[in-house]
Amino acid sequence: MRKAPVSRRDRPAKPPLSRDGVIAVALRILREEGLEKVTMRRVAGELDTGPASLYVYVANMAELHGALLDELLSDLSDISGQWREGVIDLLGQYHEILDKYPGLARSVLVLRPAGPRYIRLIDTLLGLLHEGGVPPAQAAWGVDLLLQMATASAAEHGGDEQSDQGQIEAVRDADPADYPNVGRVKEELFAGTGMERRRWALTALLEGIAATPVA
Amino acid sequence: MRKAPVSRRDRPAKPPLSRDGVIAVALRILREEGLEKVTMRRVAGELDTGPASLYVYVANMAELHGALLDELLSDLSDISGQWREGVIDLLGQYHEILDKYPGLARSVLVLRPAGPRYIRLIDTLLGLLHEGGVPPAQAAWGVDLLLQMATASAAEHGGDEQSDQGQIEAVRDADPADYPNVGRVKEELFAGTGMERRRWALTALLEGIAATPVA
DNA sequence: ACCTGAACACCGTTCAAGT
DNA sequence: ACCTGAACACCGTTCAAGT
Repeated sequence: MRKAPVSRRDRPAKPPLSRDGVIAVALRILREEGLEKVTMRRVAGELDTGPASLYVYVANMAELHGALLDELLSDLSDISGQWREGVIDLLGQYHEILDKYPGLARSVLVLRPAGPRYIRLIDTLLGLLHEGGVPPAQAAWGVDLLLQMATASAAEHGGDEQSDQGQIEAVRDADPADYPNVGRVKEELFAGTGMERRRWALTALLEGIAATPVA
Repeated sequence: MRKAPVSRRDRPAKPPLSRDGVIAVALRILREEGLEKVTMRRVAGELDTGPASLYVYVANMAELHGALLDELLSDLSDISGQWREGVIDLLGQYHEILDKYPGLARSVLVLRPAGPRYIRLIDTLLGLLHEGGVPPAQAAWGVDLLLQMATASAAEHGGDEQSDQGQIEAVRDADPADYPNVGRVKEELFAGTGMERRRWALTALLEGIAATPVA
Protein backbone atom coordinates (compact mmCIF):
# COMPACT_ATOMS: atom_id res chain seq x y z
CA MET A 1 0.00 0.00 0.00
CA ARG A 2 1.36 3.40 -0.99
CA LYS A 3 1.42 6.24 1.45
CA ALA A 4 -1.06 8.92 0.53
CA PRO A 5 0.70 12.01 -0.71
CA VAL A 6 1.05 14.63 1.98
CA SER A 7 0.72 18.23 1.02
CA ARG A 8 3.35 20.67 2.10
CA ARG A 9 1.08 22.29 4.68
CA ASP A 10 -0.16 19.05 6.19
CA ARG A 11 3.33 17.62 6.64
CA PRO A 12 4.84 18.68 9.94
CA ALA A 13 7.23 21.54 9.30
CA LYS A 14 10.73 20.21 8.85
CA PRO A 15 12.45 21.02 12.13
CA PRO A 16 15.55 23.18 11.78
CA LEU A 17 18.83 21.35 11.72
CA SER A 18 21.00 21.51 14.81
CA ARG A 19 24.05 19.79 16.19
CA ASP A 20 21.96 18.02 18.81
CA GLY A 21 19.51 16.87 16.17
CA VAL A 22 22.29 15.45 14.03
CA ILE A 23 23.79 13.61 16.97
CA ALA A 24 20.42 12.29 18.13
CA VAL A 25 19.70 10.78 14.72
CA ALA A 26 23.19 9.32 14.48
CA LEU A 27 22.81 7.81 17.94
CA ARG A 28 19.52 6.19 17.05
CA ILE A 29 20.97 4.64 13.91
CA LEU A 30 24.00 3.46 15.91
CA ARG A 31 21.83 1.75 18.50
CA GLU A 32 19.42 0.21 16.03
CA GLU A 33 21.70 -0.74 13.17
CA GLY A 34 25.32 -0.37 14.18
CA LEU A 35 28.10 2.03 13.26
CA GLU A 36 28.44 0.90 9.64
CA LYS A 37 25.05 2.43 8.97
CA VAL A 38 25.95 5.76 10.50
CA THR A 39 27.08 7.45 7.30
CA MET A 40 26.81 11.12 6.52
CA ARG A 41 24.45 10.27 3.70
CA ARG A 42 22.17 8.20 5.89
CA VAL A 43 22.02 10.69 8.76
CA ALA A 44 21.37 13.51 6.30
CA GLY A 45 18.67 11.45 4.61
CA GLU A 46 16.79 10.98 7.85
CA LEU A 47 16.92 14.72 8.37
CA ASP A 48 15.55 15.32 4.88
CA THR A 49 18.65 16.95 3.56
CA GLY A 50 21.91 16.19 1.78
CA PRO A 51 25.19 15.14 3.38
CA ALA A 52 26.79 18.52 2.77
CA SER A 53 24.39 20.14 5.22
CA LEU A 54 25.79 18.20 8.16
CA TYR A 55 29.15 19.90 7.86
CA VAL A 56 27.64 23.03 9.35
CA TYR A 57 27.27 21.14 12.64
CA VAL A 58 30.03 18.56 12.75
CA ALA A 59 33.55 19.00 11.46
CA ASN A 60 33.85 15.47 10.11
CA MET A 61 33.13 11.83 10.79
CA ALA A 62 35.71 11.55 13.58
CA GLU A 63 34.09 14.37 15.52
CA LEU A 64 30.69 12.76 15.10
CA HIS A 65 32.09 9.52 16.50
CA GLY A 66 33.45 11.44 19.47
CA ALA A 67 30.03 12.90 20.11
CA LEU A 68 28.44 9.44 19.89
CA LEU A 69 30.88 8.08 22.47
CA ASP A 70 29.99 10.85 24.86
CA GLU A 71 26.29 10.08 24.45
CA LEU A 72 26.89 6.41 25.17
CA LEU A 73 28.88 7.27 28.28
CA SER A 74 25.78 8.65 29.94
CA ASP A 75 24.96 5.00 30.65
CA LEU A 76 27.86 4.82 33.10
CA SER A 77 26.50 4.39 36.60
CA ASP A 78 27.98 5.12 39.96
CA ILE A 79 30.35 2.67 41.46
CA SER A 80 30.93 1.72 45.05
CA GLY A 81 33.30 -0.26 47.20
CA GLN A 82 37.02 0.01 47.63
CA TRP A 83 39.11 1.91 45.10
CA ARG A 84 40.53 -1.11 43.29
CA GLU A 85 37.13 -2.66 42.79
CA GLY A 86 35.82 0.75 41.81
CA VAL A 87 38.38 1.14 39.03
CA ILE A 88 37.79 -2.37 37.74
CA ASP A 89 34.02 -1.91 37.88
CA LEU A 90 34.04 1.45 36.11
CA LEU A 91 36.38 0.27 33.38
CA GLY A 92 34.28 -2.85 33.07
CA GLN A 93 31.22 -0.68 32.44
CA TYR A 94 33.14 1.41 29.95
CA HIS A 95 34.26 -1.71 28.15
CA GLU A 96 30.77 -3.14 28.10
CA ILE A 97 29.42 -0.01 26.46
CA LEU A 98 32.09 0.05 23.77
CA ASP A 99 32.07 -3.68 23.24
CA LYS A 100 28.70 -3.39 21.52
CA TYR A 101 30.25 -1.09 18.92
CA PRO A 102 33.73 -2.36 18.02
CA GLY A 103 33.94 0.05 15.12
CA LEU A 104 33.36 2.96 17.45
CA ALA A 105 36.03 1.61 19.79
CA ARG A 106 38.47 1.65 16.88
CA SER A 107 37.58 5.27 16.21
CA VAL A 108 37.92 6.20 19.86
CA LEU A 109 41.41 4.73 19.95
CA VAL A 110 42.65 7.40 17.55
CA LEU A 111 40.29 10.10 18.73
CA ARG A 112 41.46 11.51 22.04
CA PRO A 113 37.87 12.01 23.22
CA ALA A 114 37.08 15.37 24.74
CA GLY A 115 33.40 15.27 25.68
CA PRO A 116 32.22 16.19 29.16
CA ARG A 117 31.29 12.65 30.12
CA TYR A 118 34.67 11.35 29.09
CA ILE A 119 36.39 14.03 31.15
CA ARG A 120 34.10 13.04 34.01
CA LEU A 121 35.23 9.43 33.60
CA ILE A 122 38.86 10.52 33.76
CA ASP A 123 38.12 12.56 36.84
CA THR A 124 36.40 9.69 38.61
CA LEU A 125 39.23 7.30 37.83
CA LEU A 126 41.80 9.82 39.04
CA GLY A 127 39.79 10.18 42.24
CA LEU A 128 39.82 6.45 42.85
CA LEU A 129 43.56 6.21 42.24
CA HIS A 130 44.09 9.14 44.59
CA GLU A 131 41.98 7.41 47.21
CA GLY A 132 44.24 4.38 46.77
CA GLY A 133 47.31 6.46 47.43
CA VAL A 134 48.71 6.18 43.92
CA PRO A 135 51.15 9.08 43.39
CA PRO A 136 49.79 11.81 41.09
CA ALA A 137 52.23 11.27 38.22
CA GLN A 138 51.54 7.55 38.11
CA ALA A 139 47.80 8.17 38.36
CA ALA A 140 47.87 10.70 35.54
CA TRP A 141 49.76 8.47 33.14
CA GLY A 142 48.00 5.38 34.38
CA VAL A 143 44.48 6.56 33.63
CA ASP A 144 45.43 6.98 29.99
CA LEU A 145 46.72 3.44 29.95
CA LEU A 146 43.73 1.91 31.66
CA LEU A 147 41.36 3.58 29.23
CA GLN A 148 43.54 2.63 26.28
CA MET A 149 43.51 -0.99 27.34
CA ALA A 150 39.75 -1.08 27.84
CA THR A 151 39.22 0.61 24.48
CA ALA A 152 41.67 -1.60 22.62
CA SER A 153 40.05 -4.67 24.08
CA ALA A 154 36.66 -3.58 22.76
CA ALA A 155 38.20 -2.71 19.39
CA GLU A 156 39.66 -6.19 19.03
CA HIS A 157 36.22 -7.72 18.96
CA GLY A 158 34.28 -7.85 15.75
CA GLY A 159 37.17 -8.50 13.43
CA ASP A 160 36.55 -11.58 11.33
CA GLU A 161 36.24 -14.70 13.38
CA GLN A 162 38.28 -15.95 10.45
CA SER A 163 41.49 -14.20 11.47
CA ASP A 164 40.87 -15.06 15.12
CA GLN A 165 40.75 -18.66 14.04
CA GLY A 166 43.82 -18.18 11.88
CA GLN A 167 45.98 -17.13 14.78
CA ILE A 168 44.73 -19.91 17.01
CA GLU A 169 45.58 -22.41 14.31
CA ALA A 170 48.99 -20.91 13.62
CA VAL A 171 49.87 -21.08 17.30
CA ARG A 172 48.44 -24.54 17.78
CA ASP A 173 50.32 -25.81 14.75
CA ALA A 174 53.59 -24.13 15.71
CA ASP A 175 56.32 -26.75 15.79
CA PRO A 176 57.59 -27.02 19.39
CA ALA A 177 61.08 -27.61 18.02
CA ASP A 178 60.97 -24.25 16.21
CA TYR A 179 58.99 -22.38 18.82
CA PRO A 180 59.91 -23.96 22.14
CA ASN A 181 58.43 -21.25 24.33
CA VAL A 182 55.10 -21.29 22.54
CA GLY A 183 55.20 -25.06 22.88
CA ARG A 184 55.69 -24.89 26.62
CA VAL A 185 52.64 -22.72 27.32
CA LYS A 186 50.31 -23.75 24.52
CA GLU A 187 47.41 -24.57 26.81
CA GLU A 188 47.77 -21.40 28.81
CA LEU A 189 47.70 -19.28 25.64
CA PHE A 190 44.12 -20.32 24.97
CA ALA A 191 42.92 -20.63 28.54
CA GLY A 192 40.29 -18.50 30.17
CA THR A 193 37.21 -16.63 29.01
CA GLY A 194 37.38 -13.15 27.59
CA MET A 195 36.05 -11.77 30.85
CA GLU A 196 38.54 -13.60 33.01
CA ARG A 197 41.41 -12.43 30.88
CA ARG A 198 40.11 -8.84 30.81
CA ARG A 199 39.69 -8.73 34.54
CA TRP A 200 43.17 -10.12 35.10
CA ALA A 201 44.60 -7.65 32.58
CA LEU A 202 43.05 -4.69 34.35
CA THR A 203 44.18 -5.97 37.74
CA ALA A 204 47.73 -6.49 36.51
CA LEU A 205 47.93 -3.09 34.87
CA LEU A 206 46.51 -1.40 37.95
CA GLU A 207 49.06 -3.22 40.08
CA GLY A 208 51.88 -2.09 37.82
CA ILE A 209 50.66 1.51 37.75
CA ALA A 210 50.50 1.63 41.53
CA ALA A 211 53.92 0.02 41.95
CA THR A 212 56.00 1.67 39.24
CA PRO A 213 57.40 5.11 39.99
CA VAL A 214 57.75 7.60 37.17
CA ALA A 215 61.41 8.28 36.27
CA MET B 1 56.86 13.32 -24.75
CA ARG B 2 54.88 10.21 -25.41
CA LYS B 3 56.32 6.82 -24.80
CA ALA B 4 56.94 4.99 -28.02
CA PRO B 5 54.49 2.15 -28.40
CA VAL B 6 56.04 -1.13 -27.42
CA SER B 7 55.10 -4.17 -29.37
CA ARG B 8 53.93 -7.22 -27.55
CA ARG B 9 57.13 -9.11 -28.19
CA ASP B 10 59.49 -6.30 -27.19
CA ARG B 11 57.76 -5.66 -23.92
CA PRO B 12 59.09 -7.91 -21.18
CA ALA B 13 56.66 -10.73 -20.72
CA LYS B 14 54.24 -9.93 -17.95
CA PRO B 15 55.39 -12.09 -15.06
CA PRO B 16 52.75 -14.46 -13.76
CA LEU B 17 50.84 -13.29 -10.74
CA SER B 18 51.64 -14.87 -7.41
CA ARG B 19 50.92 -14.27 -3.77
CA ASP B 20 54.50 -13.20 -3.15
CA GLY B 21 54.36 -10.82 -6.08
CA VAL B 22 51.18 -9.21 -4.80
CA ILE B 23 52.64 -8.79 -1.34
CA ALA B 24 55.94 -7.44 -2.68
CA VAL B 25 54.17 -4.73 -4.67
CA ALA B 26 51.92 -3.86 -1.74
CA LEU B 27 54.96 -3.62 0.53
CA ARG B 28 56.74 -1.26 -1.84
CA ILE B 29 53.73 1.01 -2.07
CA LEU B 30 53.38 0.91 1.73
CA ARG B 31 57.01 1.93 2.25
CA GLU B 32 57.02 4.61 -0.44
CA GLU B 33 53.58 6.12 -0.10
CA GLY B 34 51.86 4.83 3.01
CA LEU B 35 48.97 2.49 3.70
CA GLU B 36 46.28 4.73 2.23
CA LYS B 37 47.78 4.13 -1.19
CA VAL B 38 47.76 0.35 -0.78
CA THR B 39 44.39 -0.25 -2.41
CA MET B 40 43.39 -3.33 -4.34
CA ARG B 41 43.03 -1.18 -7.42
CA ARG B 42 46.47 0.34 -7.10
CA VAL B 43 48.27 -2.95 -6.43
CA ALA B 44 46.45 -4.56 -9.31
CA GLY B 45 47.31 -1.64 -11.56
CA GLU B 46 51.02 -2.04 -10.89
CA LEU B 47 50.71 -5.70 -11.80
CA ASP B 48 48.94 -4.80 -15.03
CA THR B 49 45.66 -6.34 -14.11
CA GLY B 50 42.34 -5.54 -12.48
CA PRO B 51 41.51 -5.67 -8.76
CA ALA B 52 39.46 -8.83 -9.13
CA SER B 53 42.58 -10.79 -10.03
CA LEU B 54 44.13 -10.27 -6.62
CA TYR B 55 41.42 -12.27 -4.90
CA VAL B 56 42.98 -15.43 -6.25
CA TYR B 57 45.98 -14.79 -3.95
CA VAL B 58 44.63 -12.88 -0.95
CA ALA B 59 41.30 -13.42 0.72
CA ASN B 60 40.67 -9.75 1.39
CA MET B 61 42.23 -6.50 2.53
CA ALA B 62 42.63 -7.64 6.14
CA GLU B 63 44.66 -10.66 5.11
CA LEU B 64 46.86 -8.48 2.93
CA HIS B 65 47.49 -6.20 5.90
CA GLY B 66 48.46 -9.22 7.97
CA ALA B 67 50.95 -10.25 5.32
CA LEU B 68 52.40 -6.72 5.23
CA LEU B 69 52.90 -6.75 8.99
CA ASP B 70 54.79 -10.00 8.78
CA GLU B 71 57.06 -8.56 6.10
CA LEU B 72 57.79 -5.51 8.23
CA LEU B 73 58.62 -7.70 11.20
CA SER B 74 61.68 -9.06 9.41
CA ASP B 75 63.31 -5.79 10.50
CA LEU B 76 63.23 -6.94 14.13
CA SER B 77 66.75 -7.55 15.30
CA ASP B 78 68.13 -9.63 18.09
CA ILE B 79 68.07 -8.28 21.57
CA SER B 80 70.46 -8.75 24.41
CA GLY B 81 70.81 -8.02 28.10
CA GLN B 82 68.62 -9.02 30.98
CA TRP B 83 65.09 -10.25 30.38
CA ARG B 84 63.30 -7.06 31.43
CA GLU B 85 65.43 -4.91 29.18
CA GLY B 86 65.01 -7.50 26.44
CA VAL B 87 61.23 -7.30 26.59
CA ILE B 88 61.25 -3.51 26.62
CA ASP B 89 63.76 -3.38 23.77
CA LEU B 90 61.91 -5.87 21.58
CA LEU B 91 58.55 -4.22 22.11
CA GLY B 92 60.21 -0.88 21.47
CA GLN B 93 61.41 -2.17 18.11
CA TYR B 94 57.97 -3.55 17.34
CA HIS B 95 56.42 -0.22 18.20
CA GLU B 96 58.92 1.68 16.09
CA ILE B 97 58.09 -0.44 13.06
CA LEU B 98 54.34 0.01 13.43
CA ASP B 99 54.58 3.65 14.41
CA LYS B 100 55.49 4.52 10.82
CA TYR B 101 52.19 3.05 9.64
CA PRO B 102 49.44 3.96 12.12
CA GLY B 103 46.78 2.72 9.75
CA LEU B 104 48.41 -0.67 9.67
CA ALA B 105 48.59 -0.68 13.46
CA ARG B 106 44.83 -0.10 13.53
CA SER B 107 44.34 -3.07 11.26
CA VAL B 108 46.65 -5.25 13.30
CA LEU B 109 44.65 -4.48 16.41
CA VAL B 110 41.64 -6.32 14.99
CA LEU B 111 43.63 -8.83 13.03
CA ARG B 112 45.07 -11.48 15.33
CA PRO B 113 48.21 -11.76 13.19
CA ALA B 114 49.31 -15.27 12.33
CA GLY B 115 52.44 -14.89 10.21
CA PRO B 116 55.62 -16.79 11.06
CA ARG B 117 57.53 -13.70 12.18
CA TYR B 118 54.74 -12.70 14.50
CA ILE B 119 54.69 -16.16 16.03
CA ARG B 120 58.46 -15.87 16.38
CA LEU B 121 57.99 -12.57 18.23
CA ILE B 122 55.53 -14.21 20.60
CA ASP B 123 57.95 -17.06 21.15
CA THR B 124 60.85 -14.74 21.92
CA LEU B 125 58.78 -12.71 24.37
CA LEU B 126 57.57 -15.89 26.09
CA GLY B 127 61.20 -17.00 26.34
CA LEU B 128 62.22 -13.77 28.02
CA LEU B 129 59.35 -13.94 30.51
CA HIS B 130 60.26 -17.56 31.24
CA GLU B 131 63.85 -16.50 31.83
CA GLY B 132 62.50 -13.92 34.27
CA GLY B 133 60.65 -16.58 36.19
CA VAL B 134 57.18 -15.33 35.27
CA PRO B 135 54.72 -18.21 35.75
CA PRO B 136 53.49 -19.72 32.45
CA ALA B 137 49.87 -18.62 32.76
CA GLN B 138 50.84 -15.05 33.49
CA ALA B 139 53.39 -15.08 30.68
CA ALA B 140 50.87 -16.45 28.19
CA TRP B 141 48.22 -13.87 28.96
CA GLY B 142 50.80 -11.17 29.46
CA VAL B 143 52.37 -11.42 26.02
CA ASP B 144 49.01 -10.70 24.45
CA LEU B 145 48.69 -7.62 26.61
CA LEU B 146 52.16 -6.31 25.94
CA LEU B 147 51.67 -6.63 22.20
CA GLN B 148 48.23 -5.09 22.42
CA MET B 149 49.61 -2.10 24.27
CA ALA B 150 52.47 -1.59 21.83
CA THR B 151 50.08 -1.90 18.89
CA ALA B 152 47.47 0.41 20.37
CA SER B 153 50.09 3.00 21.11
CA ALA B 154 51.18 2.99 17.45
CA ALA B 155 47.56 3.10 16.33
CA GLU B 156 46.89 6.20 18.40
CA HIS B 157 49.36 8.20 16.38
CA GLY B 158 48.29 9.75 13.13
CA GLY B 159 44.79 10.66 14.12
CA ASP B 160 44.17 14.36 13.49
CA GLU B 161 46.39 16.55 15.55
CA GLN B 162 43.10 18.43 15.78
CA SER B 163 41.44 15.95 18.11
CA ASP B 164 44.66 15.56 20.10
CA GLN B 165 44.55 19.28 20.62
CA GLY B 166 40.84 19.10 21.43
CA GLN B 167 41.36 16.77 24.35
CA ILE B 168 44.28 18.76 25.71
CA GLU B 169 42.14 21.88 25.61
CA ALA B 170 39.15 20.18 27.19
CA VAL B 171 41.28 18.92 30.05
CA ARG B 172 43.13 22.19 30.48
CA ASP B 173 39.87 24.12 30.54
CA ALA B 174 38.14 21.72 32.91
CA ASP B 175 36.82 23.65 35.89
CA PRO B 176 38.67 22.44 39.02
CA ALA B 177 35.46 22.91 40.99
CA ASP B 178 33.67 20.45 38.69
CA TYR B 179 36.58 18.13 38.10
CA PRO B 180 38.68 18.30 41.26
CA ASN B 181 40.82 15.27 40.50
CA VAL B 182 41.70 16.46 37.03
CA GLY B 183 42.50 19.82 38.62
CA ARG B 184 44.90 18.26 41.10
CA VAL B 185 47.07 16.50 38.50
CA LYS B 186 46.72 18.80 35.53
CA GLU B 187 50.44 19.23 35.02
CA GLU B 188 51.16 15.54 35.34
CA LEU B 189 48.54 14.70 32.71
CA PHE B 190 50.58 16.48 30.05
CA ALA B 191 54.05 15.73 31.37
CA GLY B 192 56.64 13.62 29.63
CA THR B 193 57.52 12.79 26.06
CA GLY B 194 55.81 10.04 24.14
CA MET B 195 58.83 7.84 24.57
CA GLU B 196 59.08 8.38 28.31
CA ARG B 197 55.43 7.55 28.75
CA ARG B 198 55.65 4.50 26.52
CA ARG B 199 58.67 3.17 28.35
CA TRP B 200 57.00 3.68 31.71
CA ALA B 201 53.81 2.06 30.44
CA LEU B 202 55.65 -1.04 29.32
CA THR B 203 57.59 -1.22 32.56
CA ALA B 204 54.43 -0.89 34.64
CA LEU B 205 52.56 -3.48 32.63
CA LEU B 206 55.47 -5.89 32.81
CA GLU B 207 55.66 -5.37 36.55
CA GLY B 208 51.95 -6.09 36.91
CA ILE B 209 52.12 -9.18 34.73
CA ALA B 210 54.98 -10.58 36.78
CA ALA B 211 53.29 -9.78 40.08
CA THR B 212 49.66 -10.70 39.46
CA PRO B 213 48.72 -14.36 39.74
CA VAL B 214 46.03 -15.75 37.47
CA ALA B 215 42.84 -16.68 39.31
C1' DA C 1 24.82 32.74 7.88
C1' DC C 2 22.91 28.76 6.67
C1' DC C 3 21.88 25.39 3.48
C1' DT C 4 22.29 22.38 -0.59
C1' DG C 5 22.77 19.80 -5.40
C1' DA C 6 26.00 18.05 -7.67
C1' DA C 7 30.32 16.72 -8.36
C1' DC C 8 34.98 14.95 -7.11
C1' DA C 9 37.64 11.30 -6.37
C1' DC C 10 37.53 7.42 -4.99
C1' DC C 11 36.62 2.49 -2.34
C1' DG C 12 36.34 -3.37 -1.58
C1' DT C 13 34.23 -7.20 -3.37
C1' DT C 14 31.48 -10.24 -6.45
C1' DC C 15 30.42 -12.68 -10.47
C1' DA C 16 29.53 -14.14 -15.05
C1' DA C 17 32.24 -14.91 -18.78
C1' DG C 18 36.36 -16.03 -20.87
C1' DT C 19 40.88 -18.88 -21.55
C1' DA D 1 42.23 -23.42 -12.56
C1' DC D 2 43.25 -19.02 -13.29
C1' DC D 3 42.11 -14.59 -14.72
C1' DT D 4 39.34 -10.51 -15.73
C1' DG D 5 35.87 -6.54 -17.28
C1' DA D 6 32.37 -4.67 -15.60
C1' DA D 7 29.25 -3.86 -12.35
C1' DC D 8 27.36 -3.43 -7.59
C1' DA D 9 26.79 -0.76 -3.93
C1' DC D 10 28.44 2.37 -1.89
C1' DC D 11 31.83 6.13 0.68
C1' DG D 12 33.50 11.34 2.96
C1' DT D 13 34.19 15.84 1.69
C1' DT D 14 34.23 20.17 -1.04
C1' DC D 15 32.38 23.97 -3.33
C1' DA D 16 29.84 27.07 -6.15
C1' DA D 17 25.43 28.66 -6.07
C1' DG D 18 21.37 29.75 -3.88
C1' DT D 19 18.27 31.88 0.03
